[in-house]
Amino acid sequence: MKNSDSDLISCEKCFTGFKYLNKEQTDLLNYEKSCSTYKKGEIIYHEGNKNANVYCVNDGILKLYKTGIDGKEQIIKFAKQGDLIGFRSILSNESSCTTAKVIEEAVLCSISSKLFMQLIKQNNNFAMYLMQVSCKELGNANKYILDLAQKTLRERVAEILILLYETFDIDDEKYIKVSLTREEIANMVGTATESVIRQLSEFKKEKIIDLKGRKIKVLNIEKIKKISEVF
Amino acid sequence: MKNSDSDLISCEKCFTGFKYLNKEQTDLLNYEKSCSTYKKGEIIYHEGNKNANVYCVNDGILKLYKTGIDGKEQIIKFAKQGDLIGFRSILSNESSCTTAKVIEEAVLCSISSKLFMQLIKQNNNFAMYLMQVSCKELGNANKYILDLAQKTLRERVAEILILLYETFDIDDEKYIKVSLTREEIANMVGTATESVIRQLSEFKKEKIIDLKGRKIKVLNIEKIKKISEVF
DNA sequence: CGGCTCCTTGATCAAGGTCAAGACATGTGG
DNA sequence: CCACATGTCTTGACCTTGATCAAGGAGCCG
Repeated sequence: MKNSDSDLISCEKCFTGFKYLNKEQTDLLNYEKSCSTYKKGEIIYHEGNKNANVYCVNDGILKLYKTGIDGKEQIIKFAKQGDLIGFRSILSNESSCTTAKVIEEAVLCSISSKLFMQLIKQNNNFAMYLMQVSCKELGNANKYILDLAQKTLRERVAEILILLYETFDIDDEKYIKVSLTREEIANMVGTATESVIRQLSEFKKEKIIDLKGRKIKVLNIEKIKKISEVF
Repeated sequence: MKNSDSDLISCEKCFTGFKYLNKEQTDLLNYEKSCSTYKKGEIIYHEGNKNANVYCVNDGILKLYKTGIDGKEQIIKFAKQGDLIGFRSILSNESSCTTAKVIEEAVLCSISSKLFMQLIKQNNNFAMYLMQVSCKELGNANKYILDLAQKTLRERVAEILILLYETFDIDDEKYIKVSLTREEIANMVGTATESVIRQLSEFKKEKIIDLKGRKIKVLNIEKIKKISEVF
């Protein structure tokens, strides 16, 4: 973690919800927050710990995961520019239910839970927006429960490809701009690494995707959507 | 659905969060809400529809589920006295992500989304409490994602037995006070009906539980916890 | 070059899903 | 009161999906 000059980074890019803050609150936020760069592999907070801060993501990519059997990670979601992380446990007054780890060098601004709570209590629109964010996440989680319980491996891999495609940009050659190990993909799908590899190879054989090392190019998004939408 | 006299039912029992309302707000709520009795099998709201109301549960039991492949239900949670249902979609401004169905004759009070939102905007403590409720639910959902992805059938059935044991009271003979079909249990665990039956029989053989028709008695809660806690 | 880590493929196996049949309970109409 | 229908529960047999194990390949770095 490298400290940089807080004043240089504006948090408007970090978390969309900050647009609801008034001038005075924005100034306070910019004065109090502290922004830093985090290297790949750094852990921002640990599952089971009480969070002292929330973090908004100015740049980079993080994975939020829970640790299960034999340390196997279950990735719950990714965070990228515009996302706020670490707020769930503060709002519910519990310890954190996930670990946040950097997978692509990230610039994060940390905001103390005290200031965060103060802003919520002062500003109703900000609070309402946060409510919306957490309820949307709850909806996504419920959807994922159904998927895990009822969909086949093939359908779930397709689902995750769509998620990646819609979450991350594509580069000049149309490859999805995120570099995940096969194991990480397996930890999203909820399966074994080998199974993901086999399924990706199959999709490649079917000309639905193209693979170049870790980079994935979606060739036929319609077909992938059809595979994943079995209900 | 049978209308009853609204004034006779106080919503303090229905949803714990209403204790944060002041006198004036409580009066308004009692004046505007409408309470009714719903028979087993009645549907309160449907997945995919926009909710016009939230409901607090004064009595009875409901299941909230998503519908998947071939109409197979995935039960997301139960609602009983003290729970508020239908608020997620209103707060996130989406359509409902679950269907709510009565499984034991229920008394519900319906509150218009307009009034509900008004109370939230007026009353910060009430809003904060709701935020807490939705963030706790998000934590539970994340936990269930891990369970589904990594635990075996045996572990998940044990998990659900604990949930039932802790959610519902027990009767004089110590049987859990809820009557679920084997299919409904399977729809919580995320498996086939036959698999749940086999696992329950096995637990019975191991003297961990006792079965009398649909009624389940927990004989050894410690052992069940041990089975479910593999991490 | 040797030693990493990650990726890929093949072979094998077991967990649990599916199908089929019968048991049991409950309700209905004759 | 019986005959029948309906719905749920249970068990056995079988089969598929995907997990596990093992081995080799590719890429990268000190």
